[in-house]
Amino acid sequence: MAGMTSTASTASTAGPASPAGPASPAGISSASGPLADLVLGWFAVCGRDLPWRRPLTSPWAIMVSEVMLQQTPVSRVLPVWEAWLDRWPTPAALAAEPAGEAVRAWGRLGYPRRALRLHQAATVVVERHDGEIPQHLDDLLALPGIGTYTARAVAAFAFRQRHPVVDVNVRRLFARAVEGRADPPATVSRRDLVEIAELLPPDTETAARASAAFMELGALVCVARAPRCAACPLLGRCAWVSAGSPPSAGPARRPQGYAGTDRQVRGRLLAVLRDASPAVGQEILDQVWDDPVQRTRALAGLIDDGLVVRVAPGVYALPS
DNA sequence: GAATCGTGGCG
DNA sequence: TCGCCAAGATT
Repeated sequence: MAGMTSTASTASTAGPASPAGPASPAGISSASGPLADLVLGWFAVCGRDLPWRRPLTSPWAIMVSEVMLQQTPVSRVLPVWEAWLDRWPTPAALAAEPAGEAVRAWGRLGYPRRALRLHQAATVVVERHDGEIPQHLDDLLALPGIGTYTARAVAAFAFRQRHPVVDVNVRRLFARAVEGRADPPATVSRRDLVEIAELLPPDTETAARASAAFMELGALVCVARAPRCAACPLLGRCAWVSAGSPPSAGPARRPQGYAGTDRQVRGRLLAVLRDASPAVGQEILDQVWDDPVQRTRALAGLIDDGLVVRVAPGVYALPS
């Protein structure tokens, strides 16, 4: 049962029968078999050819992609990822440059603290792991900016280990297909993690690919807003569909908008600093926002985060 | 557990 | 037009 990975024709166990019974609450679908096979078969045909999924992609390149993809669409990551790795093909290459260069190269991906932490992570990798991305989950988790999702993603996708890789796509897919609920849980319970792990095939390489396949299905078909169930390989055994596709419990209230927030001011300030080198004067920064109180608070926040440094009275720059 | 932290595309 | 949404981490 190690090599059930062949791309085409996994329809053996697919059975059009679909006994229509998986609506039971604790429906822990058999064990580690059919569901993953169905998704793997779909993935082989419909999965995107993303560059970080290609063979021979380095663990560093995969880790960079995972960090960039946090809360950021693939289409926006692609060009930045290419340029980033062209410039810094290894952690040592990045660690050798000022952190500000990482922030600048980050461009408009958003959440620029990720760039700072990636630079910090590269430094740790050089100093404590001989320049190689560590393979153990605990070592990955210890890196700045690497949380539970990203650590497992790197372990699985770069080192082909068998770990449940649970992002929002997998949470949503699991909530619907297995639990019959429209919305993913806010957080992943220990038990959900175990159950998702049990869906993975035993073979580690196949398990790693299955994790990518789950995420892909959630990203392309089992999407949040208008799921394309007609194109889903799990249509015949989806608990949510079997239950009549009950609507979501309403949108989780949005904390706040973006316009007018400190976040927007920080974004504007940093945009000026990215495009200006090496430094800019106070009067330039003063033009990005009218309210001096909020502007000052935002700049102080950026400095506090280490994204900006004051190089002289009234003169600011990206960190070195 | 809730709040915070960017940005841009899309229905 | 505007709210929702996109491979989370940190505090």
